[in-house]
Amino acid sequence: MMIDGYVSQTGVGDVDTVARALSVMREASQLQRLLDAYFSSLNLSQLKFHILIVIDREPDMDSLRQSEINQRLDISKPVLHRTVGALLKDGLLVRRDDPEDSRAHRLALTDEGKTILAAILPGYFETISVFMEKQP
Amino acid sequence: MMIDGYVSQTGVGDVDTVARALSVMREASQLQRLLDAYFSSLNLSQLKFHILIVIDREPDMDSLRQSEINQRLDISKPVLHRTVGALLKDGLLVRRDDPEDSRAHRLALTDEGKTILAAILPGYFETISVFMEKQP
DNA sequence: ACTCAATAGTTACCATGATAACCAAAGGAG
DNA sequence: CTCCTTTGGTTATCATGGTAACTATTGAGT
Repeated sequence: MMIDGYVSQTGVGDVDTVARALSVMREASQLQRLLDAYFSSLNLSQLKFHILIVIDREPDMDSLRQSEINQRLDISKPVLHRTVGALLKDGLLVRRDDPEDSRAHRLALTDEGKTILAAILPGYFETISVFMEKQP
Repeated sequence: MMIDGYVSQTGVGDVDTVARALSVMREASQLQRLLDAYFSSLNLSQLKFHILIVIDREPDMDSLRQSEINQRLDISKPVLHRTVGALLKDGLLVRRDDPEDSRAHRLALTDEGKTILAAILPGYFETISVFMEKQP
């Protein structure tokens, strides 16, 4: 890339390391786009998918609080709030009051949510696998 | 990650490949955040930085059309338009009419733009180098 | 019991990416 | 020259990320 020429000028860091970092970022953003395209073709997004996954994968529980999802997903509270709202509206999640904390709610997958999650997974891994095969 | 368990269920792709892809995406997004933080502390952004770089690095010319920047940067026209507007407002770029095409304009770095670009580069490579050293 | 910090969730607003649709100028085909 | 497509740029609108600031409840310390 055109940036490499700068490294020697600045004297900071090592050209190959910086080039590798830029390459990793480029590769990752390409895959991100492929996945975004896959999800948006199904009226979903990566975040919606991760929310469904993290609830589905929870051992011993079939529901999580918003705050628990927050801890697992590294996303801000407002974004999670908004996205959970969309999933509720689309009928993939249900929300019940938490019996132990009147501030909180518990979020669980609906049958439709489970069905859609199961239907999405093969294409998700397929997309990743196909992309990775093309990489050097 | 919690996703790995799904791969064997779906039978698509190879666990290690998918895990590696997820790891690359995670690593890249962490570095992206570091760079975003670095740039925003200087009232810049990665895109603004790339725009300055791509003009500065142009051989034989000290200015580019918006459309030429577009070809080099893989960004949508409206986003480029908006961001170039911010750089003009901040005095890092100047815009002149293109003598060969009355629809177009030529964008060039101001002295301040050149100064800021030079001041930013060491921290940019430093940020990348430090991050990469921490990676396994 | 009372006070106060921490936590769960929400709202308002900003940043930065995209698409669709548009105008004006350029440029080729006839 | 005229028509029509392409190109350069702009506007409007949406999607998805963030922070700051707010309410309401919980819970710990006195």
